[in-house]
Amino acid sequence: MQLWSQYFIPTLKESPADAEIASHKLLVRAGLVRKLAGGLYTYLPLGLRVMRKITQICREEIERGGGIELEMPHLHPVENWQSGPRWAAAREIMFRADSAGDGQRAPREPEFVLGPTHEEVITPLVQAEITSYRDLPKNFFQIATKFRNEIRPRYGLMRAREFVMMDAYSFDTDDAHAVVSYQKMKVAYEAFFRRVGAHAIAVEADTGVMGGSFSHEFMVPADVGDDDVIYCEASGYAANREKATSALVPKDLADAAPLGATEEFATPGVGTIAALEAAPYLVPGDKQFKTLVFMGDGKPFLVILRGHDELEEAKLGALGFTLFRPATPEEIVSVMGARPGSLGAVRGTIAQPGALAGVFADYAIRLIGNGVTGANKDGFHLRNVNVTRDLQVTKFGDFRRVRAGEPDGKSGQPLQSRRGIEVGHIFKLGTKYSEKYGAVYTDDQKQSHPMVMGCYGIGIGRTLQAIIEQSHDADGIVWPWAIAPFQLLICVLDPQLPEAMDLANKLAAAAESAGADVLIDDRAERPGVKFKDADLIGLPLRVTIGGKGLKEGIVELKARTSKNVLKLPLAEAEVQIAAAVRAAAV
RNA sequence: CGGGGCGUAGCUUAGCCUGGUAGAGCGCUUGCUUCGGGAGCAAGAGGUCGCGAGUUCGAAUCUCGCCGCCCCGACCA
Repeated sequence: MQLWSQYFIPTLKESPADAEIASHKLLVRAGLVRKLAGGLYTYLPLGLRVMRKITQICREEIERGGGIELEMPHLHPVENWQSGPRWAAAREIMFRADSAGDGQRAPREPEFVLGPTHEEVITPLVQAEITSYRDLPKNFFQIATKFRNEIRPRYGLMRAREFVMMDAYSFDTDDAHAVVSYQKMKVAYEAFFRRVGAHAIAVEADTGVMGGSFSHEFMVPADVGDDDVIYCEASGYAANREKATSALVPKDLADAAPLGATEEFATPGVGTIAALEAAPYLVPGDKQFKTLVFMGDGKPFLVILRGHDELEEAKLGALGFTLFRPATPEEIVSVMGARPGSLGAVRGTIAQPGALAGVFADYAIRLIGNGVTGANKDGFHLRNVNVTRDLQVTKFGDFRRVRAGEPDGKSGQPLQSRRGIEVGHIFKLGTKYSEKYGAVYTDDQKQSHPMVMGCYGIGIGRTLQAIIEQSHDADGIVWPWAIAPFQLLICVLDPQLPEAMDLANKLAAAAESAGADVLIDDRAERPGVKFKDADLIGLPLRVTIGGKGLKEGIVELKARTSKNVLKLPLAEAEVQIAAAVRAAAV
């Protein structure tokens, strides 16, 4: 039981200027967090209570799914990362932790980084400690602070530089067992999100820098989310847009015939898809080949798409480059012989075809017959270009971004899209890390094999904020019971009356023994202030004790989600409140 | 990192264009009245106008540099 007057809940009438979205405003206004700097927040007492409750539920569910809790250092020797498989890709988001020096001499060389995640620590640990199939499977997890130098922290806890994450790492003897571990975590995640009151859905996801073989993201649908979820209600398909596919393009379609003779034509000053669509050329965008030049690990490669299709850069990850980026105009001219706007992949027109690491074409270009593409000569294009006959394609793949409205692969129904907040991610990693760090075990035939890994993350703070985002109204937060900082607010309108406070204490004791955390608002504030604050901090149940009610012999009970006020006779108040607590707690 | 915007009291902000005594609301302190949905009146405290240079008799205001923050893009739990 806490007395508001003795506690610390600094509520605000107005939202801070830097808060943009509802959940961020409410986090600050309800006195849950305060900002130290961009992406760095202090959890105030109320916020900390919520974090602890979410953390505890997370711990229980991950343990139920086979997880074993441990805790690793936040400071990592940089060598752990340098010897790992993704140092080049990950270093950009990592904070270095070098000595601040004495202000006189140059600081010592940096030796540590602040951990953005822990594959680079757990895998060497397991490598050293586990050598036998008898000790597998194992799934280690921790709930700890992570550090990432986000390119752009924003929206309060949603994308912070320092944040609390549950991270788990599974180690199995083979692929089939790794899938079992993965499924157990998926079940644990579903239980966790259900218990904390977050309506999260599992969607297929891109593996990104993690480099796993498959993965799911857990998304809370919200307009302020950073991700697009593509889904089909009829088939149940759901995927992050980065990964989503549609049935737009049959994968075995041959060239659309009949083939015309390829010819060059002058297009002075025309350098865009739109310009070729306009008069006098009148070439529809879906009859054009769009040729993009990228640099992958230092070598140029081409990506060909239909004119109207957009490249989904995440899908280029499948090509196996460690690092890739769009080529600069200078690089493009030296490889292709022309500037962007006149590029194409027709055999014999590329200036330095031998320099290319590959030409990767989206399946959808097979829908084009007698199309148009750049001639690799500034101001010229080619018409009657056909895929198989004319283009120098190394490999076809799915590289285009799916749009809502395209047919779903299973049901054929139009795909829909929705914004979502990514609150959790599970990856089946494979042996990428175990091979690199030598995490191998010996099987019952005395054979040595790399362990098959999975890794799993839940953003605790992000989950907290996502719940506020999907559970609030015009007056404030509406906490789900399981994670509310307190579950019952006893609002004492006349705390100067000893009988009012005596009653409050009695009711608090009854509610606590029924399983509620109780906050008593004993502040010498006006009723209006107390009610506004009560709605703002959003505890699920509120009991109001007023001088007026005491004369009538009643107290009032109200749920945050309802407008109805229940008048309880004093004689029944303890029993009824305890019953309400038990009813809400299930 | 690219593009845009903003830094004035604990919070929200006016003033800046057109240089001349730094203002308001909320919050805070004291008193009186009030007291079931962010009270009224009165009196008060609280500001290196982000930092540093420059222009000027004089800079919150104009110029330059730096720092911080916010929004849009790439990244992510």
